[in-house]
Amino acid sequence: MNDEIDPSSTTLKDVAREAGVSIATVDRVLHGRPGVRKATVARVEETIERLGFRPHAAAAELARGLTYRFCFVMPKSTNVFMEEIQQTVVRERAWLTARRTRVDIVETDVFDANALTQTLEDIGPTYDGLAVVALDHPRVRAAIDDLVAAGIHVVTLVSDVPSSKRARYVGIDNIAAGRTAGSLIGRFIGGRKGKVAVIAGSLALSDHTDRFIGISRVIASDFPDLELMLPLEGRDDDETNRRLTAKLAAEVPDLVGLYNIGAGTPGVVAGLAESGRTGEVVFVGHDLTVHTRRFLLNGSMDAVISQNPGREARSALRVLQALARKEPISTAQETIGIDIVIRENLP
Amino acid sequence: MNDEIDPSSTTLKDVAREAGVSIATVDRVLHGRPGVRKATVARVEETIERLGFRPHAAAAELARGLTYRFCFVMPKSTNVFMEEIQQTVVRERAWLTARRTRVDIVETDVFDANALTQTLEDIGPTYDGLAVVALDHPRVRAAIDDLVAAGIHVVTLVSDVPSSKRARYVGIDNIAAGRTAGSLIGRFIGGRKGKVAVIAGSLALSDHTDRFIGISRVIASDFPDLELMLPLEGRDDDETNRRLTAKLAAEVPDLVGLYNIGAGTPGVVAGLAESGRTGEVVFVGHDLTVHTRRFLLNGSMDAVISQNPGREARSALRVLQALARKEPISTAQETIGIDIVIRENLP
DNA sequence: GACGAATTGAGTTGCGCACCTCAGATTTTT
DNA sequence: AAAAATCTGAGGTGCGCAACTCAATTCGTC
Repeated sequence: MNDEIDPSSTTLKDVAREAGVSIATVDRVLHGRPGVRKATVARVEETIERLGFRPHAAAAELARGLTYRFCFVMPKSTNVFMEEIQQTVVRERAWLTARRTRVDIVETDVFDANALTQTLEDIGPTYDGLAVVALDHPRVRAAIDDLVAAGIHVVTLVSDVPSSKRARYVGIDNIAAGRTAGSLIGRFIGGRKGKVAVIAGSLALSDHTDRFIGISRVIASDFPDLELMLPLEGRDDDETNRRLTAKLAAEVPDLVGLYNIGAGTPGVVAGLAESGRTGEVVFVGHDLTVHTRRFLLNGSMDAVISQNPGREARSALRVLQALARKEPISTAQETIGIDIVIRENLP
Repeated sequence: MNDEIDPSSTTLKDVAREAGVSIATVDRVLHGRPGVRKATVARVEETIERLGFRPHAAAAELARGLTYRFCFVMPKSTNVFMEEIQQTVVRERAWLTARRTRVDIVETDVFDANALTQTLEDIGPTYDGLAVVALDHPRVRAAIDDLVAAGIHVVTLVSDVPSSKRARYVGIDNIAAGRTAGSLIGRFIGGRKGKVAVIAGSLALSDHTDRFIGISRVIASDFPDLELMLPLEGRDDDETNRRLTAKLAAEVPDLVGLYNIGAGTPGVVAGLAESGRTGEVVFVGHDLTVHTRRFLLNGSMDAVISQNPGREARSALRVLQALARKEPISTAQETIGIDIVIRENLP
């Protein structure tokens, strides 16, 4: 297509010639190997700078002949969100394979600290890097720290273990997510007085408690006319959520807002529909799925707070690769945002 | 770190041996070169499939020795949003250079069809691919189509030329963006009756007209209590916007919502503040900048509709690279979303 | 079964770099 | 001044593939 000019095609040889040294010396400088006088190092570095030389990434990789092995440790459950992450990884496999990077997916019971710890200890050392949907538990933290100490790169995914030595957390700030949901509910209610209910999966999960903390704070500070009820636990289960919601809608006449912190949104929608209060009660939930997309379109939901699973998966992969190759990580690019989705900006 | 097992390290040689043919034949099959019997092609392909062989990307690139040259054609103006795009490109340069990809940025008057056409004709043919912030004009379209016909990959950025043969549009759906803004304004107003005003930069820009179409439609269909006023044109200028807004706020007592379609949001905020109606009038604008971020935090704005400039720049780069290398493009990854930003989910 | 055409094998070269060896040059120390 | 330590040059090898040549083999056709 265009091969007359070779952009920045300065090679090692060029640098060596320009600096008046041999290729071997440039190589020594480039890799910080010993045996070069300071003055020479400076001269070579100046030449590299002046020529704008960058080692040809493809050539370097080829010569190094390294291969990478990563693993995603994920929950067994059939959760749409987690499935999307896995599918993204699977879809990226061909591309990754061509770059001599292998990615496995291991499913385990991430809610069982012992099981998760065991998994990490068993399989961790066979990889260069791990992405873990982690439970915040002392034993899990210890397992992560051990892996990091052994030189294995670990990133937490979706759910963080903040006190651990993991290189990074790829996921959203759940307190902020809760605040966002609360603020939207408050504003959509538009001055009416009444109660706001919250349905959580389980308050043993830190992301769920974080979200509850978020909505509590924002309602308390910004919406004095609203009263936040104590959270109900529905185990992310459709049927349980349906029952809880129907009961709630029937027993609390001044219910004006509803926040489903976890999964099982179809159940909540069904419960609201039973009570005939769909649309009257402002309802915000999490995660964009085929269901929530439909609920937004037909008016059963007012907004969805979402984190893009595909983006998280790719971000985790990029971070793991960058860590393994000792390349810098672009914080801006790897920060996962809290998406607000309403009917009008559905992707 | 981990070099005992080589994930998917099947090479051309392995495939040749397994299929009982020579490396040359595998190479012929792999690149669709003629001179191989159908039966042999099938056998080789089967073997490739069975072994999960993927050509080592780094080796292939090295052997091919290709280099790529791309160019971003962008407006001259000192617009924060456009600047961010440019900065992202600049930041990615080191990485790109290591992959023998050179990216230039050319500034031109993209609002002048002749100037833009001239630029495209002049510099276009020296590149493998272009990302253009395009004006939708017949001459521009013709210039783009000519480039595409000459085998140069073209993507439109931020602003599209839908009827052209450009490979892709990297940016948001502006009608949907307008709908989103309108819907948020309507919901935040919360049942009050009144007027909603719109300030545009110039209705000669298709993205601005598109956004106006969007808000018009959603107000008409979803918020019968609101009356949308005719749009004012403020040329994206702070001072003009300030004057327009102050006049508006003074003359329209039942103003309940305000939508700034383009830039110059600080001016609008100043105008609202002068009239003492900040907070009372729901105000939504575009693009997250240092200014709009501050306005969200101090309550001068209720929401910002935003497209992430860094993400757009990287997406354009990825698309151009994929096109040049004839790799598939992941539509899901390259779709730019309409971000809703409120105080609570500020990144 | 002979002929030209189609198919296949064997081999070479080079991409740019990482990593290595070893001899020779230079500097520092004794 | 000699010995030791430190630096530097020249060169080689191989990573896996693309692209090519040329000869050898097989095929289809009459």
